Amino acid sequence: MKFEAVTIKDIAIALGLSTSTVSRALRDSYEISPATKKIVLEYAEQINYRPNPIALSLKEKRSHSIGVIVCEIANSFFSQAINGIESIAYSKGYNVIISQSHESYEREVIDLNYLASRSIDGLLISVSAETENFSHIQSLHDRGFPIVFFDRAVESIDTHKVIVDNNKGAFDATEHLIKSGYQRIANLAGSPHLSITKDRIKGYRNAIETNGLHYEEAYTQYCLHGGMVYEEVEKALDAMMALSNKPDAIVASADKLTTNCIRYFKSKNIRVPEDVALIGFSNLDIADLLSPSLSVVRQPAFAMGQIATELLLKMIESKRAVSEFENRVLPLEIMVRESSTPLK
Amino acid sequence: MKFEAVTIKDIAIALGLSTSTVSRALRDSYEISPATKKIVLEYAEQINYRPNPIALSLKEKRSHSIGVIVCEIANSFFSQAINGIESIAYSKGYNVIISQSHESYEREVIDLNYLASRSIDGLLISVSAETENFSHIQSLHDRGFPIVFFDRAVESIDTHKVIVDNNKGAFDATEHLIKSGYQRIANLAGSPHLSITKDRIKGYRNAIETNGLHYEEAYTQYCLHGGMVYEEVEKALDAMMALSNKPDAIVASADKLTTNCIRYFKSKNIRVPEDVALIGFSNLDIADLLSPSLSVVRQPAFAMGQIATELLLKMIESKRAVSEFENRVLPLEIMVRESSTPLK
DNA sequence: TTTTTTTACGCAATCGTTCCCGTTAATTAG
DNA sequence: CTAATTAACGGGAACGATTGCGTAAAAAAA
Repeated sequence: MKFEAVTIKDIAIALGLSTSTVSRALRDSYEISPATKKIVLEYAEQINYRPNPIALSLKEKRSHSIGVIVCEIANSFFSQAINGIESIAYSKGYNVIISQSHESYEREVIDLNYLASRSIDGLLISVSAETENFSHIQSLHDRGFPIVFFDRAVESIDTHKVIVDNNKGAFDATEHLIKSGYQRIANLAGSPHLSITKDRIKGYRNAIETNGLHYEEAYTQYCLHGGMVYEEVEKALDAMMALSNKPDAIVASADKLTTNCIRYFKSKNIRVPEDVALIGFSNLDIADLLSPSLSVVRQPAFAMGQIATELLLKMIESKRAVSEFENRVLPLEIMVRESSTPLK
Repeated sequence: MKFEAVTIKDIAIALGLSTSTVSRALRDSYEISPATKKIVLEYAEQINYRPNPIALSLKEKRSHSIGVIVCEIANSFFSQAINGIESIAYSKGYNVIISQSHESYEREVIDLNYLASRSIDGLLISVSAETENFSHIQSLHDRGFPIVFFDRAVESIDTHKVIVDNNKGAFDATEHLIKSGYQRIANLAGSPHLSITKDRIKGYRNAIETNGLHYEEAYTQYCLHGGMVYEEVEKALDAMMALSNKPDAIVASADKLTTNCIRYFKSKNIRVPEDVALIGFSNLDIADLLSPSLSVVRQPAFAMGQIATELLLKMIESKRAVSEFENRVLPLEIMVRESSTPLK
């Protein structure tokens, strides 16, 4: 079934004008007399004329839409970030096309190629946890395609990046646990391929050592799919809990890691914070409704989306190739609640 | 900055052929000799040629993308539904463009006009809670634009609809509370403009009366923005709780209503289920992690998204106008947990 | 060998818009 | 009153791809 819309040609024929005149009248060109403009404008309004964005795109070589690749939209952080992205994009007349990688490298490559075949003007991407090889992104970037990373950036690719101070966030979270009296603090980490994972581990380790505690290798366990796969989290926590000196507190380094950690504790009847305290990176908006309420490291997701989009649009709309790239590092917020209650 | 891609013309010039020959060679037309095909295909591969989807759209009057309007993607039900939508759309070569109404009528109208101006081939919509006047959707539908409703449908517009058996869901939830010994069951309802709200109230009331309880007007309180605005939920619950015979159980009729209900109880130190039992419509994937774990009426969100998309694509790809519309009603699932523990 | 058929390609229109050039008629300048 | 200017509009190419039609050369049939 087809949806026929009215074109400039229809107006031209109806009014006995040429398409060029109609086009100019609609764009309020000085070459058209006020009288003609009035006639055209009124008729266009009457028959509800809308310019065909596809024809415009073809002519201007711009689609006025941007692509977004995230792992999951059913994830508080990303859905909030997308809200930020949309708020800026729509206000500037851009469409947003969202793709999910579901943390799969293969899907990410497919999504990227799909979007990049010239239906989008630029790309916002937070790479999949599985991704180790970034050549698909690199080659696009090399060909001058505007790309902005947010949250999960690729170190080796030089373009705008909007990230958070993961190092400090993990440091603060860990130090908070230490100051609350916990001594054996473990780190439930995400994918080892992601720079955010490395930064968070760095902050975690630094806090441990700065505060005179012993850094224990086995206290850091990775989950390749960033908590998406429960079994991975289960395995990681089993490994920690099997240690002779098992942890008395955990820093969980991602949204899904945090919730699956809670799920694990619940299934094993491990009490929080009595048996193990917990603080997690999370943007869950009901973290305060859990019992115990959840201490979190919260990312400014909405702002990240906004800033990333502003940078991307600036890059898209700049006349010449951009070579100076910004690296925005936003602060994290720690919200202390019951799950990390100080030891008596 | 501009991203120049290679066109069929580039190939034609480089190979000393005409664009038609190249086009036919790429589409494997019988009119082209195997030798020429080989040359073209290899060269195209070498310079990484991708057909320009915008040019194709202009020619075929189809953009191969569908629009989705939901109130919020940061809502478990909708993000799961979108996953279902994407899974079908991508597998059939369609793009998905998502817009959020944030439960605002005004935004919905803007989003609709934006999407409809021929950049999309069809629309999946779950109307905003605020929307009372549906003429913007109606007029689009009248002009033959393919539209499929999911979850929140508009009764007066005759097109495909994918909904759930809200009546039965509310009936079952309410009856479950009754069978668990609760007697004064209230209904925290969503927007009075939505048909799902009416159906859920119908089911609720039917369960009350079928089971020989007294139906009390004041036990049903509406929230115009479906729980998005905490103050509305607070006001509704305040009204219920101020009653002399205040409720001993609540059926919350939407995702955000349910979570904000929990937030209210927590802030007022009302214990669940001891003071008030609770069962809510919710697709929250951590409902089991709350304490008490939350009894829910769960919607098959993913499947709804899939079915709605299949119906939409069928409508888009059908040669002639569709006049027989389907009304798919999916079953709801009740998951009983601690928040509606039977009274002793 | 001549005629017919087939093969393999090119030309040009089309989709909806914009925009660079004309071109006519009216206006102004000289 | 003639020449130069300008106002107001139309013609047509372009964006990238597809496709109906025309046509040269080669192959097959007569």
